[in-house]
Amino acid sequence: MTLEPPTHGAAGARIAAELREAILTGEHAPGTRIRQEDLAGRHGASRLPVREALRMLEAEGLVTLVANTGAWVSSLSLAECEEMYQIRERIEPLLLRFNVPLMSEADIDALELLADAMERSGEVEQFLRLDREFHLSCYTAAETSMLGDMVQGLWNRTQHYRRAFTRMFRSEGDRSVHHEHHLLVSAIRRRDADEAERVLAGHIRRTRLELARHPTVFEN
Amino acid sequence: MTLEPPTHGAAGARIAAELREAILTGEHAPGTRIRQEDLAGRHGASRLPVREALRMLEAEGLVTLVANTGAWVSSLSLAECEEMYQIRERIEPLLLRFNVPLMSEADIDALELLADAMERSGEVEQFLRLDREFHLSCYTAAETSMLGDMVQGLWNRTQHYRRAFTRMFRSEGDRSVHHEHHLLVSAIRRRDADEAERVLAGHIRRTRLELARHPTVFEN
DNA sequence: TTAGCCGTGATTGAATCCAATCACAACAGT
DNA sequence: ACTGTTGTGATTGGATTCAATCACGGCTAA
Repeated sequence: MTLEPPTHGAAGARIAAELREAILTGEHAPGTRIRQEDLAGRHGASRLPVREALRMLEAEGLVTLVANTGAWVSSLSLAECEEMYQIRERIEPLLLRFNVPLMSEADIDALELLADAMERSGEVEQFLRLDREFHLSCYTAAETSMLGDMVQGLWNRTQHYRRAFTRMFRSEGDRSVHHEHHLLVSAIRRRDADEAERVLAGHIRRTRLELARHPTVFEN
Repeated sequence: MTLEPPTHGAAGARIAAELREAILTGEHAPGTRIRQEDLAGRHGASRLPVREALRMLEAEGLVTLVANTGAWVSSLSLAECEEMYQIRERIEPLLLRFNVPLMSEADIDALELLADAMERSGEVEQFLRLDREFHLSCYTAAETSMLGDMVQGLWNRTQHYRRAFTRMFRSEGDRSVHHEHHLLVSAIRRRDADEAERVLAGHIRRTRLELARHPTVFEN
């Protein structure tokens, strides 16, 4: 009969979730200092659960902690970001392979709708949101124990730079992204895991090379 | 003039390191309950840094925390372990590729000595130690920002089951492991990254299939 | 003018104390 | 005999408090 969800034992996780969201939406840019007392005050808690939240986000790579000094929103160099894309290029196809036989036709229809919506999206934030949802929706059918979390973590860590790149350099004329998305949906619909893997790996690879061509995204 | 290394700000990390070691050596088996006060007393600290240490190990996957209930050494099911091996199969070859052009001849000589020593090792713990050192030594030349840590984390999480498998089923007559190790050294020496990737992926894959053939390792 | 030094303030790290939660066992009812 | 319930003890979660550390300013001296 406890209508109140037990707020005991989840304070750290709740604070972590809100801070994570603030970082992903761009509210807190990389390099921003995070003061423990600020967070504590903002959430009406003490500094102790705040430190737990910071530990969690540090483990996710979103926050960088320095002993006796403080916490900052993590920054990435171009080299680090390329490394993450190369990891994605290897493991996302594997995760996709797990999903291909498990997705329902309705799942695939929804995927195709997302790909269509992206083609019509003019605004940056909407584009980013749809792109993220499209790709992560390719991975929700398989119940993996850690691969799904790993992939989502890689998306989270690179989120800010994807936004910066899109804002600065996205050319409306570039159709190949949408083309690849539709190729991917088509391969999934045919349940052709090998082809789906190839298309996805190529898609990520092309994105990485495109990003590497614009190192100014990572300056400061 | 501080001869004392600043013990401030590192208590959690130190406790985490010792607990990690205790888990990896098999001193604490999966499923073992970890009481915060025990750890605190054993390390002469309060429960607060212990909780930080547990958070760190939880992030590494070595410890499982349940709110308001306690902490246990993480267990793996066969399916989870297979998933980790499949991830390793994809990302370790990538990490190896980064290393192949950077390893010195001396590095490669040391690697070959390790492979030789493994062939002569009769005792399980020594075999495990040499095997771990052999593989991780393939990855120390490249300074990656996170790929190296990911791989090490996967080795750590599966360490206990590698030990259990080796204890129960290792047949002295199986030469293919050593054969593959020497093939790997040879490919590295020729700086043939493609071949090295292939050999390593096959090696991990073969190990996974072998493991899947003995599900009793994961019972209890 | 500039480089090095030192003191102060701000911020984090850790210990103790109290409250909330859960596991377990004894008990009562069927 | 078995199942559902309730109470107690053990254990974890969080707040407050104090100690250690670091960043940053002004100051002195070359």
